[in-house]
Amino acid sequence: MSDQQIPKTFDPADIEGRWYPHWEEKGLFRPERPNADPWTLVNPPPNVTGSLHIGHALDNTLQDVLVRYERLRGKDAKWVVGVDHAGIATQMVVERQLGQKGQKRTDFSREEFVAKVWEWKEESGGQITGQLRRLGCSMDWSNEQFTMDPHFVKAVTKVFVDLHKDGLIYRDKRLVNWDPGLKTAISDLEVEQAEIKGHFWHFRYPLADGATLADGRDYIEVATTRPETMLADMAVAVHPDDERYSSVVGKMVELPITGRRIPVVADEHADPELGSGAVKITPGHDFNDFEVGKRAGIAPADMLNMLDADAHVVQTADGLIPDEFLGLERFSAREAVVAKMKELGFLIPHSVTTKEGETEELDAEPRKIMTPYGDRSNAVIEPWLTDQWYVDAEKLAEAPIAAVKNGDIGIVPETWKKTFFNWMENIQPWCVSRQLWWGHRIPAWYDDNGNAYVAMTEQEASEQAGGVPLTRDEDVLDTWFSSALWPFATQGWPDTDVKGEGRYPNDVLVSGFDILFFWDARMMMMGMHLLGDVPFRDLYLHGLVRAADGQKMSKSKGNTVDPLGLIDMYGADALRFFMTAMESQGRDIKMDEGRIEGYRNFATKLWNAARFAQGYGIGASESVAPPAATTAVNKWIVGETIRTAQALDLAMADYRFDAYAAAIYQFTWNRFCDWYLELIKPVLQEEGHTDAAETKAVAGWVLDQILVMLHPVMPFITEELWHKLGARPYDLIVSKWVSSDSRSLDPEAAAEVDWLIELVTAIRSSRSELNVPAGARLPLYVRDASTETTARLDRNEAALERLARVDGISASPAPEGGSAQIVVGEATFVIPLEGVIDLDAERARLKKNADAAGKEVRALEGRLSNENFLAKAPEAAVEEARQKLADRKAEKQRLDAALERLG
RNA sequence: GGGCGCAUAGCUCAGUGGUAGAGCACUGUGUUGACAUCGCAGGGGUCGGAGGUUCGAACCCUCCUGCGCCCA
Repeated sequence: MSDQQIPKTFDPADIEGRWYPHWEEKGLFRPERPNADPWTLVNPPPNVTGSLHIGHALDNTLQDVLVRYERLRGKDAKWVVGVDHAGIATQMVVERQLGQKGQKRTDFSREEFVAKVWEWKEESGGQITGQLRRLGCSMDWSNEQFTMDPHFVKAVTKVFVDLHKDGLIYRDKRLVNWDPGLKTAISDLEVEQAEIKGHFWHFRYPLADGATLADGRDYIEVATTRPETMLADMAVAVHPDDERYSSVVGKMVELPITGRRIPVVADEHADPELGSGAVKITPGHDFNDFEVGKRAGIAPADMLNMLDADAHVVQTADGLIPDEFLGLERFSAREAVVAKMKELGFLIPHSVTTKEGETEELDAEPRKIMTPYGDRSNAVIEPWLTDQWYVDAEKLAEAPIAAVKNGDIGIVPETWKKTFFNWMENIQPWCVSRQLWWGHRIPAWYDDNGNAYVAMTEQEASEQAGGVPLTRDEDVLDTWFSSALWPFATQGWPDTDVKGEGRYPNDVLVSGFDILFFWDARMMMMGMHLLGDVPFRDLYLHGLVRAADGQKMSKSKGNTVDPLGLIDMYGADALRFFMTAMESQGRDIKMDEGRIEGYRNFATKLWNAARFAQGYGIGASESVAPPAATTAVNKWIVGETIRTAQALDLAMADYRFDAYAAAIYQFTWNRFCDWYLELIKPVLQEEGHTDAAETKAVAGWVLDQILVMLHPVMPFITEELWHKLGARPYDLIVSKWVSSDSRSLDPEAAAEVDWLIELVTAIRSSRSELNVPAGARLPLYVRDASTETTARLDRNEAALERLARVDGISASPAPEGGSAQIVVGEATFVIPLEGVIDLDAERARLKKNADAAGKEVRALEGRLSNENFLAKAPEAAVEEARQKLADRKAEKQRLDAALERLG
C-alpha cells in the first residue's frame, strides 16, 4: 500500500475499508511501548443493545482525537473499550423477542431466561463495536470488556461485599420509585418528571368524636391529585401555626369509604397558603408523606400499603378497604374513589364560570401536575414501600466533592462544577436493587427469619449463618453499579495493581453531560473509596448533537440523523472533522450538513495538494526535524508549520477541539495550499532551479507534518497519503508528532513573505476592481522603494509575476497616462493602464482606500490625544497605537498623492 | 420557585479589555494542467435591549427581553 501514484479522485470509502483492518490487525491501536509514559482513557461503554447514534459519533470522535494525539506524542496510549450489559434495556429486548413468539419471561426458569439473553448477546449484541470501527476509533479491542465478564462479576461482588462490610451498603425499608411497567425499583435518576394536565379533587374528611374547627365546621377539607391513595391515608396534616386547625390537632378524622380513624397531626409540611391548608397523608405512597409519617411516629414497617407490584389495589394491613375496590388498576381505582366520594356527599365540587357567564360545577379543579415517569418504560412511577439495598451515597460523595473542590479532578468546562456540587451535596441514598433477572445478582443470602448474610460465595454466607439453610436474594444490581467500576475493573482490578501500572487514575474522561450523575459521579465515588484516588484527572463534558432546527433528536420525533449514512455520503474523516470543529467546550452542536460537506471538500483539497506535490517529485520526508532552509519562502513555511503545531498543542492542553480543527484547517488550506504551493511553483517548474532540492525537501517535510497534525482528526486520508507519498519505516498512526522547536522560526523571512502576500493581494484586488481582464499580464513600476523592498522584489520576482500576473518589474518612472497605483508599505506600485483603465473607477478605488485609512487615523488620533489614555493605558498599548497611527498616516498620504497624480 | 446556559454577518458558529472573524450562502470573475468538491476578488454586522465600571467594553457588573436545559 505504499509509494504509488495518487489517484485523481479521492474515494473515502475505499480508503476507510482498507486502513482500519490494517491498523487493527497489526495491533497499532496499542503498540508495544514498554518505556513510554502510560496514558489512559476509558470509553463510556455503550449498551449491548445499542447502535451508533450521532451522540456516540461525537463522544467517540473527541476521544479518538485525544488518543491519536497522545499516541503520536509517544505515550503508551490505552483506550479501554467495551460494552455494558444494560440490565433493563437488554431484558426488555429479549422479552420483546419472546413476546413475538407468544412467550413471556416467566414461562422460563431464571437460568433458562438468562441463557437466552446470553444467546441474544452472542448473536446480535454489540453491533455498535463494528460501527465504532467505521468511525475510525482506535480503541484497544484486544482488551475488549463486557460488564458481565467473569472478572467483572468478581469485582462487582467484591465491591458489594466490601461496601457492606464498611457499612456503606445496607438494606432498608423505604419508599422506592417503583416502575409498575417493568416491575422493578429504579433510582431517582431514572425517573423523569413531566408536566401533564391533571385534576385537583377537594374532599371533606369528617372529624370524629364531635370535634369541630374554630369556625364550627365538623370536617376538614383536603385536596389531592391522587384521590385513590386515600384508601391508605394514615393522617391529616396541618401547619402547627395554623390557628384554623389548632383545635383539632391530636383529634381524629374518620375517613370516608374505609372508616379508618386517623389523627390530625401538626407538621410544617402543610402549607397554610395552599388550598385549605390541610393535607391528607399517605406515608406508604408519597415521598413527602413518608417523611411526615415518620415524624408523626409511624414506623415504615407499619405504613399501610394498598398497591401490588402491578399497581392494582390490594387490601391494607388493617383490612378496611371495601371489596369493591380490591383488584382495581390504580387509575380505575381513582375514578371509583371519586365516584364513591361524590355519592357519599364528601366531594366538594369546583365551580367555574362559563363563557356565557353561567356557573358550572365540576368534580375537580383542572390543574397541571408534575408526574414521574420511568425513563425506560415510560410508565407512571409509583412510590412504593419495599425492602431494597441502598448505597450510602452521601458518605461516598464526600471525597469526590473534595477532589473537585481542590482540583484533583478538573471539570471542563468549569461551569458544570456548580451542577455537580448541587447534586452531590443533596444526594439521596442510591437504591441499587433491581427486580430483574439479567444483571449482577446481589450476593446476599437470607435465612428463614429474613436475616441477610452478604458474602463472596454461598459457602461463606452459610458459614456466617452457622449452617442454616439459606436462599439467595432474587434481585440484581443497578447496571450503573457495575459501570461505576469501569475505570479499574476493566483493567484487571482487584487482581491487577492498576495504580502501580500507572493506569489509574485515568488521564481524562470524556462524556456527555447527561450522564454526569449516572456515571461520572458514581465512578468518582467508587474509585475514590475503593482505590483511594480519583478515577480520572480531568472530566471533559460535551453537549448534545441537535437537529438542524435546534430540536433534540429523538426516534419518536423522527428527526434523528444516522452517522453511518453521513459516513457513506461524506466519509468518516469529514464527519469527524465536523464533530471536532464544532466542539467548543460543551456547547450543544446543531447538525449542519453543509459543514460536513465543507470538510469533505477540505479533504479533497489536501488530496489534490498531495497529488500536485507528488507530480513534482515531492515525497516522504527523511527527517522528523525540519530540513535546512535558505530561501525566505521555505524558512517562512517551516516557521508557520511550527507555529501551527504549537497552536495545536495549546488547543489540546485546553481541550479546545474547535481551535485544533480551525488551526490545522487554516494552515493547510490558507497557508500551505493557497500560498506556499503557489509561491514555489516557479522553482518547481523551472528546469534545474538552484532552490529545487531544498524546496522539495521542505515541501515534503511540511506535507508530512500536515499529515501528522491532521491525523488525529482525519485518520484515514492522512494514513493513505502518508503511504502514497513514499516508503515509510512506520505507519502514520504510530509516527512522531511535529518537533516544534522555536529556533526554526525566522522573523525576517516571515516579514518578507508577509510583505509579498500583501503586495500580491493588493495588486490582485486593484486589478479586479478595475476590471482588468484576468489573463492580462501587465508591467509593474515601483516608486519610493527602500533598498530592502528593492531586494525583496528582486528575490521574489518570479513568484510576483506569476501570482499577480505581472510582466516585468521596473524601478524607472512609469509612463505618463492612466494607471493603477498600489500602496504597500513605503512604496507605491504603478501599473500603467493607458486605454484600459476606467479613471473614475480607479479614483473611486483609491478614495475608498484613502477614506478607510483616514478613518483609522482619526480614531487613533482621538485616542492618542486623550490624556487619560496616555496616563492610564499600559505603555505597550500606547506605543502600539502610535506605531499604527504613523503607518496609517503614511499610507493615507501616499494614497492621497496617488489620487493627486491621477488628476 | 431555585440553578445553569445561550442571544455576534442571510445560516451555523469562533472571539474574556485595545475598536469584529471563520465555514457555508451571496455577487463579480476565471488566467500557465494539483484541485470547478476549485482559484481570484467583493458585498454584508450600531455584537438582543438599557444602564454602569473603565482611558477604552462583543468581552467585566446590574437590570430587562427572548430562547433552551437541569432541579424542586
